[in-house]
Amino acid sequence: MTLVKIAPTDSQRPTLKTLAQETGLAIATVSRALKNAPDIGEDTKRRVREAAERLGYRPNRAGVRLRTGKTNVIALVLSTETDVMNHTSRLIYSIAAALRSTAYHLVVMPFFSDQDPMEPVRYLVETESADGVVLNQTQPDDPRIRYMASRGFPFATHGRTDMALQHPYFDFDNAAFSRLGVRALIKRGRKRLFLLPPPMAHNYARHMIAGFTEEAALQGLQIEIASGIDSDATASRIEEAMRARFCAPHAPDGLLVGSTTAAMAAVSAAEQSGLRIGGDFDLVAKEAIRFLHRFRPEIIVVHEDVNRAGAFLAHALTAAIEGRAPEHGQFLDTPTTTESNPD
Amino acid sequence: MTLVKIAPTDSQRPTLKTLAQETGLAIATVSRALKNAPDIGEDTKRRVREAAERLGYRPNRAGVRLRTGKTNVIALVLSTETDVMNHTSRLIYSIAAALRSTAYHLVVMPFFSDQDPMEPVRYLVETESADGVVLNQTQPDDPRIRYMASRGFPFATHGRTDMALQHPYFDFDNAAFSRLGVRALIKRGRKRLFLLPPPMAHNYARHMIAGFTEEAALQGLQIEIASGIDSDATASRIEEAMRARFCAPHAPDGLLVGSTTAAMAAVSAAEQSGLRIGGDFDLVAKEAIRFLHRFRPEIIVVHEDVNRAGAFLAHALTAAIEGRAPEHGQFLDTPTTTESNPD
DNA sequence: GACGCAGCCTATATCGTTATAGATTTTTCA
DNA sequence: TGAAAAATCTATAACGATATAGGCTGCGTC
Repeated sequence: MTLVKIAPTDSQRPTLKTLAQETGLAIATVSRALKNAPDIGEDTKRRVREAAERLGYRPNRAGVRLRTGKTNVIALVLSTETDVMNHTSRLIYSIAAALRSTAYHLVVMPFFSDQDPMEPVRYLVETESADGVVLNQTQPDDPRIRYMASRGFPFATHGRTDMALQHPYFDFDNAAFSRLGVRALIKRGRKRLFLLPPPMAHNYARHMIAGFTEEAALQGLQIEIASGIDSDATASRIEEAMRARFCAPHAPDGLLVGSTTAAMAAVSAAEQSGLRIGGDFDLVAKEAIRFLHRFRPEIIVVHEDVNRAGAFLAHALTAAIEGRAPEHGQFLDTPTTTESNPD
Repeated sequence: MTLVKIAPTDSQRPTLKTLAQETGLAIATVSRALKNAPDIGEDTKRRVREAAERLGYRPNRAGVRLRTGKTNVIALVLSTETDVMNHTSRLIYSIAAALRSTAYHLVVMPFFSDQDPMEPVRYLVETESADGVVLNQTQPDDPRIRYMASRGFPFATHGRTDMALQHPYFDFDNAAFSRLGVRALIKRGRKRLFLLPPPMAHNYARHMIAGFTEEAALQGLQIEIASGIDSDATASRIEEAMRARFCAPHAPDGLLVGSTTAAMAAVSAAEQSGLRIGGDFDLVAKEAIRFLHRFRPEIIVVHEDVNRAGAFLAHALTAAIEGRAPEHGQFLDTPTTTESNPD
């Protein structure tokens, strides 16, 4: 087969030199005019801008980057290995969408469980391959964040930490989610509540657990928190674990789970054990997409808007990079309603 | 003789200049040594490589890009607006994963329905912001592909076209999917087959329809193809359309759909109409993730491996960029088995 | 011993941009 | 009127890499 080859670089893409020739000015003048420098005359600026417009001038990113160090790149560092249908794709998409009208490109850097989580971050900082980084799945004490902060490298995170550091973040209020869920379950008369939490390494797992235990204590309820399994495990592992739990004594009648996959697996397990949702038990699930209602309309759903997170993080990070004070540097998205079909 | 030097101001990352000072060679020599040029002595090369290794030298991407035009970027142009849980995130992820061990970064460029599909492609080619592009959702006659081919710009596509052009692609054999599905439905005694196809603008919709009609004709069956609705529509719109169809005369008893969302919506609609899957009708669905079996185990699933597509496209494209002949430039992934629980 | 010829290395220009210092013109004002 | 002060603009040198042309050895050959 014939291979597609790189085109000979005889492209007529205009540079500052082209504009200089066109306007009869020096390259430096053209550069400064486009930057709206104070020591360039108004009509010169107009003339230059007009020529730039007419020729479709776009600054060469490599030139800018080499000279100034500015990459015009935002890097998104993701651990997407376990992701099936939750946050990841929405986050990528919403960040890229928010960057569409800016000069920034989005670079996606996945990292893998066989790898030091520091590696991508270190690479980005050391090689100065990005102007800023977005991280997700923050840990209570996160070495990646510690590193970037110590290097003064701009970043924003999806999720908070317990570290005493001020940086842009967007977090879903998982404690509020738990409280909301517990109250919804209580309203349906559920008494034996059960939480399937995210992996404890992630900070938001602690928030979810805290909200769960607090609210249950307030209502004087006994609770149980799954151990040895988390909501990021594979569906079949969750199914197995939940089946075992349902068959054991004092099976729970009110479930709280943090992901779509976990919800599906839990319902499967329950039904295999002869339990009916809405009858024998109820389930509250958090999901980033709107899916579970189509699976079992009886599921009580709390929606997490990841699109909003991406847009927020993109804005906050670019603001931080450019030294603009972001309107709101940090945001806690507190859910207030559950979505469920009335019975 | 040579003194062991302390790395000068270790905050600065090493450049060719650093290596030149370190080895006592000229910058050009260092550059050529690292490129393994034939006119550099063996022990000089060794000395340079050792110094590069020791100081952790990594070429500055901006410098390379400015001088050579090589960006070391692969751009993925995506229309992800309708995507909820199908290909997109897997594609991003698998391409990024395959590029991990290379010098390439993955840049994600989404595009929107309010936008000319040519815009991102034109931007990339004109500004030379990438060494190659991956496209998905190919059309039978795709102007984006025509454009890139005419400019000699390297690209690879997820999906084929009907154009007489040789370029790297990975495609799922949707005609084979249809044939497989039709046979599975016939085996279950279904007689009134119904296809909910993808949008006709996408080339693979035609393959799916062709396989469907061919196999049905071979078996002497009557068929029906949904019109006015496609499998990329929102779940609620699909649900509505299918509900209407189920209530009308001669309701189908064998369904073939091309996406997870469509399958869920179709089952919902059927059940709302009092029809039971496995009893009153059967459903064959194609999905990129393994989800539907947890929804309704009765669904007959054909799995499409998007991870494989991403890995393939990444390899084929980098090979094309670098002028290496790819082992296999084009690949048609033909499904051979359905996944269903035995009844 | 001069010539040619590998073999190995270096000097220089260049990609497109911007920071800096300096050059030129115009204006201001004593 | 002339000198200082603005107001504009330009020349130059980088940023880090590589392509190109050329320079310096030392060796073999006649």
